[in-house]
Amino acid sequence: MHTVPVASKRRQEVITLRDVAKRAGVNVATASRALSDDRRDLVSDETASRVVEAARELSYRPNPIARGLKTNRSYTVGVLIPDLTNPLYPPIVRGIDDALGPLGYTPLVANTDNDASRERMSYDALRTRIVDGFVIATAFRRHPLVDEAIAADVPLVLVLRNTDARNAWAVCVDERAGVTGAVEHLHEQGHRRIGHVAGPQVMSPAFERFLGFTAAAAELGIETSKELTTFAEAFSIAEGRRACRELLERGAGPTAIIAANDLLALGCLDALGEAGLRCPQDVSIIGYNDMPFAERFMPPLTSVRIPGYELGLRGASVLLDRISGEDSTPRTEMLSPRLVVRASTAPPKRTRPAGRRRAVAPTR
Amino acid sequence: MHTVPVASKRRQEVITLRDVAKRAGVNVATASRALSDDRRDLVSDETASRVVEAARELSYRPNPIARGLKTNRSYTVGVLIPDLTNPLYPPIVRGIDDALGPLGYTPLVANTDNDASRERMSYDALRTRIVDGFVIATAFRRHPLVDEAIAADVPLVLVLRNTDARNAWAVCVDERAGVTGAVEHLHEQGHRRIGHVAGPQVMSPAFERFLGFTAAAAELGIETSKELTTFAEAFSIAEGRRACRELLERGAGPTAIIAANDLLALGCLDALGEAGLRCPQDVSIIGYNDMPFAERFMPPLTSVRIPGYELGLRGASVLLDRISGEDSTPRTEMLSPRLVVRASTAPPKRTRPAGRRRAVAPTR
DNA sequence: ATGAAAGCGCTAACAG
DNA sequence: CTGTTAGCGCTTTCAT
Repeated sequence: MHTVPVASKRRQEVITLRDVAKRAGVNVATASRALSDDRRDLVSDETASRVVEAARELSYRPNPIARGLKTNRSYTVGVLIPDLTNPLYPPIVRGIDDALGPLGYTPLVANTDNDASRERMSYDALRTRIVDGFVIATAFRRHPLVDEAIAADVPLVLVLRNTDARNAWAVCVDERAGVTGAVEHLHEQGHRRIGHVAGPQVMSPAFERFLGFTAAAAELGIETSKELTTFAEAFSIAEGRRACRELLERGAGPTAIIAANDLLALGCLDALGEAGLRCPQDVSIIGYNDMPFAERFMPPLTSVRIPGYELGLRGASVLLDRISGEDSTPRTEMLSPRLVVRASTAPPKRTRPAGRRRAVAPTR
Repeated sequence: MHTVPVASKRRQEVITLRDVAKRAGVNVATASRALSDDRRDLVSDETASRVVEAARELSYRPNPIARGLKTNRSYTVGVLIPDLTNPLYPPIVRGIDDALGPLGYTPLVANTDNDASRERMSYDALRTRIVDGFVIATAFRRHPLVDEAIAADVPLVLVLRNTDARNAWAVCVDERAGVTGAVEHLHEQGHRRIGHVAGPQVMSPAFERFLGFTAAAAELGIETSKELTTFAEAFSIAEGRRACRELLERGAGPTAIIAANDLLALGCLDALGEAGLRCPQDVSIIGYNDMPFAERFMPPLTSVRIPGYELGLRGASVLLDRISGEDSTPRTEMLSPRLVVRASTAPPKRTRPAGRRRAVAPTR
């Protein structure tokens, strides 16, 4: 005794355009026209409504696979995300989702793990599925895959990654403005010796933030000796801690530190604690990204907020423009970040907090 | 002067099976067989390797769209997620991803916003795209869409949601074990009056945790009067705060509280602070889910960790088994959570912390 | 073991 | 306006 094979069970339920056409008493081509948005006017109103009616009655669902085979369009777009478990990305994906859905597009999201070979595999798998384009949220400044895709004229938009490629489409964040805001905030509070725990310079945002820091400090006439910047080799708590420790050991005595990202900031907090320094009393800290629950940390973290959702929304929207050919000149959109002030920043004490230069007497 | 239309530009690059066949000097049918895993043996080794060689030389990529049209399979599975920005879900998606990828399946992830109509739309959109099955991570105990899909025999597996539906496939967490662990931990530390801030009972995990709490307390002979449980109407900080405030105002004087989720626990912390109580000195708190950075909160939160990644991994894997027909009897897998002890729990003081019953003298 | 031919469900080109 | 006729790229009979 055998059960009915699944295939045959499904088969009988599928309503095809042919069924609709038959019921409406027209040819499949006519039915196809009546049901399509941009070809409806090739059909008389009377027939069209009869077809639509028939489709409704049969609760017909067009098969996008078949359509795609013919039109070479799939109404899907590939989304390459370095790491979905990084709280930075879900809002971006959400934005992409929200921009795509209403227009009948479906995102195919792939985690690349920040790993070139995994990324390549995902990219190939998606191209093979005939996605109409890509939203790529990789942060690397040099990126062969992206270069190749751009050269091959694959419709794509870069998100969260500044680029100077002449023919790249991108939606990114004005990192320099973000850092400038952070530096100005500290400056207004009276800080004059501001350190920077920079991120890995192979990543576009890290690089931009470093440049921004240097520029902003110079602008405000703040000392920016090399002594005051250290580089983390990854956006991680451990690296933030290491880099901050290095910064403190140099004895340059920063009264505030801008970290290139919240995880680095968390690491800085750890390093400060180990050195017996308190935040914000001894040293102020500013993070970057304003990750969820930053307000719950010890102390609540001042951070530069990135408009993740809007980034995704705009990115997908730009891609759609490009795919539909409405817009054909490469463009880069720049969104503005915003400083969210919390308790990890405060005016500096009058004395030098860290090591050396104990010459100055404490003021009371 | 016109630029070349995109369509024609793409066209020329696409290598089709016909090209491979031509180059290998065989018929497309033969080429198709040679390239397919389960039909290769219908072809002589000699021809097969010639075809494979030709495919490699042309770097041929089969078009899954065309294949799907014929086979009525798409090698995609729909993934319904309530909210990707909730840190609970990314690991699950990641797990699903990792289980699917190696087998050539692609997940189509849709955010449902915990909203029935959005969910319906996503579901329809995905079915229409001929997904081979669904992984559904909704938490609601009653769920018409799921019932309908199960009735329609759509291959699906529920993840993170216990169910007693006879023919449902599911991978879920042993919530009762999780709560029991939490209660036992508190009991061992000497707590005897343990409160519970329960989650919305329409959600399966919230409901299970509540049942688990009652059962575990009874088992250990701990008082479980209704007085010691309050219900939050959502898994949010605000509701946790409200429910905890309510609990404290009753004056039952719990020395510890188990919250049905970390956000509720955070709300409890807030309510405690407002009431002038300290955690863990006056009242211990245990959360649930062990969300990222729970160790960074004030105080670092003791929490029950859910194996999100494994949940996704197993869920997708079970779905694949089911799709391929390898396994045809509905089954539910149960994964175990694990208590992560941090600083929000400590032995109770000897005195009653909250209001009433001041009769007992402080011991020193 | 291989080829020829017929579609999968749809859209596009061409007639009428 | 509408019907006829070809396919899109692939798999699957059915012959051979």
